[in-house]
Amino acid sequence: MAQTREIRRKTGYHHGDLQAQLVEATRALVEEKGPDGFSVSEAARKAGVSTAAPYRHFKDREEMLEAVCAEGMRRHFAQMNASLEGIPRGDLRRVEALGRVYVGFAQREPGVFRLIFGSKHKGEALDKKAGDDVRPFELVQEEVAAILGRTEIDADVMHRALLLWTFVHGLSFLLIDDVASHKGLTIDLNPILADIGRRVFPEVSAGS
Amino acid sequence: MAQTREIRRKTGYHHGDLQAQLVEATRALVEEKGPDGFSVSEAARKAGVSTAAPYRHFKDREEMLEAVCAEGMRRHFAQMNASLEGIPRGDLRRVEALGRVYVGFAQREPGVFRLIFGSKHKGEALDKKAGDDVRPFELVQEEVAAILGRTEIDADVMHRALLLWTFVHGLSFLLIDDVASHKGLTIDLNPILADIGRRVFPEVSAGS
DNA sequence: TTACATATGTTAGAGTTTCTAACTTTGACA
DNA sequence: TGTCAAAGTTAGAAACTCTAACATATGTAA
Repeated sequence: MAQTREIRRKTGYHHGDLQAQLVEATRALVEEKGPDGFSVSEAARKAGVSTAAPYRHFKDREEMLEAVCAEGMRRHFAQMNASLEGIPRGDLRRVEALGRVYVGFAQREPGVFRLIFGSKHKGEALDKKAGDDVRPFELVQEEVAAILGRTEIDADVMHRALLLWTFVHGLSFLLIDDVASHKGLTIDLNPILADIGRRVFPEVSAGS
Repeated sequence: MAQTREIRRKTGYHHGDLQAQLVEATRALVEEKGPDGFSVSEAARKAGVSTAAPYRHFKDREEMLEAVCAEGMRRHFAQMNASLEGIPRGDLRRVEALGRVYVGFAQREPGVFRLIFGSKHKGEALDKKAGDDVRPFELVQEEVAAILGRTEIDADVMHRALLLWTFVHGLSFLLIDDVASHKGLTIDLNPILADIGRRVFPEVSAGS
């Protein structure tokens, strides 16, 4: 029974797990050559099948990239959740941790990050594909509310959450494009995140 | 004499101004179909020449896109400069105006904006291609220094300029990806820019 | 004015890519 | 055990990038 699911690969013909392996090959290629350097043919070769095989699992090239997006978004969200571990609720360091993970993901996987954001993929459809429980922005909102000692997501909470998101989003792009370094700037992640926390929550961080 | 430069087009063979027209065709296509939807062939057709003609003016596809980048960066920078017109030096509204133009460019030309930033083009080489006088970040730094009443670009000035840049950069991406609207968020540009101004320059905007 | 070099077009074509069609193999299950 | 659907295959059309070889205009120098 475990066998039926796991060990059916390599009969010579039927592959066993091609869909997942194609997603992984696509992810690797996107990372290696950038989102537009990717080709279906190359992913197929990487997975050891004919160039037509992917079309049994994906409508077209675009759908393969969307699968990588969805998988990336789930991973991204999981990392965000994990980063909160061990920091008490309501602590400013929780949003700093979220920011660190957000930017860190962009740095570790710039190709996927750009695929998820810098593109024409309709956001709504992608959100659905990633899963209903993947809601990074709502996570930030909850943390903001907790820091302010509120239970409701009011307009002020949403506004501050948007400021934080906008900021780490921009920072991610600047870092992966390496746009700052050759302008004589060094971007030091931790201090800058702490500074943003202070500016977005001045009433909380008065004494530090 | 004016003739020699201007009206030499349409001899049937020699086109007269193909290079510039190809850049414009490429720009339009990038805007229409996104940076990866662009094809050299289509740009050639749009300009009314054979599909091989572009290669007389550009090494390859990539170089055509770079030309569009460089031209876009010059336009972007020109708009930033123009936006300062009529606002007294040292006024907070000057950096707000810069931010408005930055985001506005992204909204009016999302394709070119993404081409300039969200891509693997080596920033340094592109900066050079755009021209030595195109220095948007230095412009922001000068404005920040003026607001603080300083003449020197010290570490604090650079830090605040980076905050501003990061923020409008992130805001631009969120807006053109329309990532906010379907999360129940409306982004109102002017108020949010004013708010950022206050948070980055708390000592200047104490009384407002 | 003519002649030539050069810049800037053209056509032809090789190699790659996306995607479809038609055929083949395999595994599941009635 | 026989049949069907799922998931492979090969073949090929249409598009794209880029090169090579050829053609034509333009500007300059004799």
